[in-house]
Amino acid sequence: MPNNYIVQPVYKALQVLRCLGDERRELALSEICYRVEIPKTTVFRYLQTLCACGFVTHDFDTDLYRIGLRVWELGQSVHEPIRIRDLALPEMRALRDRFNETVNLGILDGLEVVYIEIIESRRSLRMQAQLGGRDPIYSTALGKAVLALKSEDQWPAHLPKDLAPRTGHTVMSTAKLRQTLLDVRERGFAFDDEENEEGARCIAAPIVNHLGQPVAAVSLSAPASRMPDRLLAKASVAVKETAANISQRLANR
Amino acid sequence: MPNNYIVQPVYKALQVLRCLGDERRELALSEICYRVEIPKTTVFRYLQTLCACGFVTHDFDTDLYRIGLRVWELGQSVHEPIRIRDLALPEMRALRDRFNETVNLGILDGLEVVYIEIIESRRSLRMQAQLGGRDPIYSTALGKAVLALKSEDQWPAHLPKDLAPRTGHTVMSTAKLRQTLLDVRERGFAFDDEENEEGARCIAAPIVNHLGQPVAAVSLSAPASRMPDRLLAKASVAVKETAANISQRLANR
DNA sequence: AGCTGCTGTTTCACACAGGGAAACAAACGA
DNA sequence: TCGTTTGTTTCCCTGTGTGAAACAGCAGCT
Repeated sequence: MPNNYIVQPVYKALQVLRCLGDERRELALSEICYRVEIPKTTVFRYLQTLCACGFVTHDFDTDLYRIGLRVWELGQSVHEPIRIRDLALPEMRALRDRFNETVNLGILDGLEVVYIEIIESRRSLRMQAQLGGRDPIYSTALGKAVLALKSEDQWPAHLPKDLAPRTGHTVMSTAKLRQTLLDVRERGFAFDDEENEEGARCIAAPIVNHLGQPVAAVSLSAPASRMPDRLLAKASVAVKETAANISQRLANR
Repeated sequence: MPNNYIVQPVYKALQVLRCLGDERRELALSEICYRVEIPKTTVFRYLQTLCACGFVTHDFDTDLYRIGLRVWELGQSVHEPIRIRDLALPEMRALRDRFNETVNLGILDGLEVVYIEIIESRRSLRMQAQLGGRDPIYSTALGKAVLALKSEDQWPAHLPKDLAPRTGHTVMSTAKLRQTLLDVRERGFAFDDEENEEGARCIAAPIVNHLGQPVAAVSLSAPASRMPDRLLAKASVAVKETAANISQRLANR
């Protein structure tokens, strides 16, 4: 979708903002310039404007910039994550405690799945995604679990033209992916066999609202060595139960 | 600080974004135009740009716009709220359960205090601020508790030129406020006697980091009728304890 | 001190892109 | 069916965003 209604200053200023978010630390003007590749005069003006709106904070002593509280505040008004999170948390903890593996909660956004809650395994070797982080839908169990329950004509909108390989195991054929998604529907859970990250296996089940529409998914992800085939049956049942419980809670309101 | 480096398009686009956040629902193009008072052509372009960056989502069926996930995602990279919140939660719950009154966690941002966590009373008549909401520093217990522990030369930076009355009880004199803040330092807690909201009393104590610098505050807020003078002593000790416990946890890492 | 890199800030003139009126299209409701 | 309201597109003009360059302030060197 080549959009010719893009307002350059706005677009670039948002890039600056995003840059400040990606780096999880304060940045100097020149560092930002380097990253976004925009002349310092321009970046300077953007930062002044962003500061004026509270989207960025400027530390006068150190002359460093960082994301402002107003962004967090605005983020609180994004409905989806908040509501589901609260309901899902206890169920997710229970699942983590049962297997002592990392449990993720994710929702779809465009072509990607966003991690909106993560309950980490207590082991030292563990899967560890970043809260608010993103991964492709087609290479993750979370993504496939949600997508599978969407109507088939919506699938293309959530998939890129070309499926890029994340690992040697990533499914690259659209036809095969289609079949996988149909299988997910039947079995009620999705599987990621080192397709997104080498050495990581992941099982996910969809969470549905009271209309049966998929709104999110929970997943259990572990190093492949700790998730051998013989464990899959047991784990998939547990993940499905967790998802069903959350769906249940979601419906009761 | 009259800033002449404001980039108009950026500034206005952020207003549009903020407008979408303030209303906690999806908005149509024309509604946004009405609110921000910018011609529809312009708002249209801003929305297109915001969408292109994922800051806004456009529902093609209903033609409504709402805040995008990316904002929430960016908000997650604002450090302050996140870390303190997790540590404070259990302590806050305990305090709520003891008095069955609303417990707030807030930090300073410019001239205002921002609510970063709220544990609500279970009573039907209760104080209920909005997560991410804001109130003046000088009229709230939360604000005064944090400000008091900052060095005195920083106080003016957090106070407006003119103290506007929020209620009939709001402290209007800078001199009196100064004395109040000095008192807060001695007693270790701040009090809001219907100064921010008619009929609401509030007790707050500061949370400090390992260097003793104030980073946030917890407060217990209740209808004045349920917080008579004779309860103050007991409540203030409890709030101070809660704050101390959170400070303790904060130091242990 | 003086010099030399580095920051962030300010100035200035120019092109070009953002702005908004108006025209258009599409979806309603009467 | 026609009016009304919505979102989209076109178009021309002007005002403003832009970035080079000049400036200033600082730190680390020799």
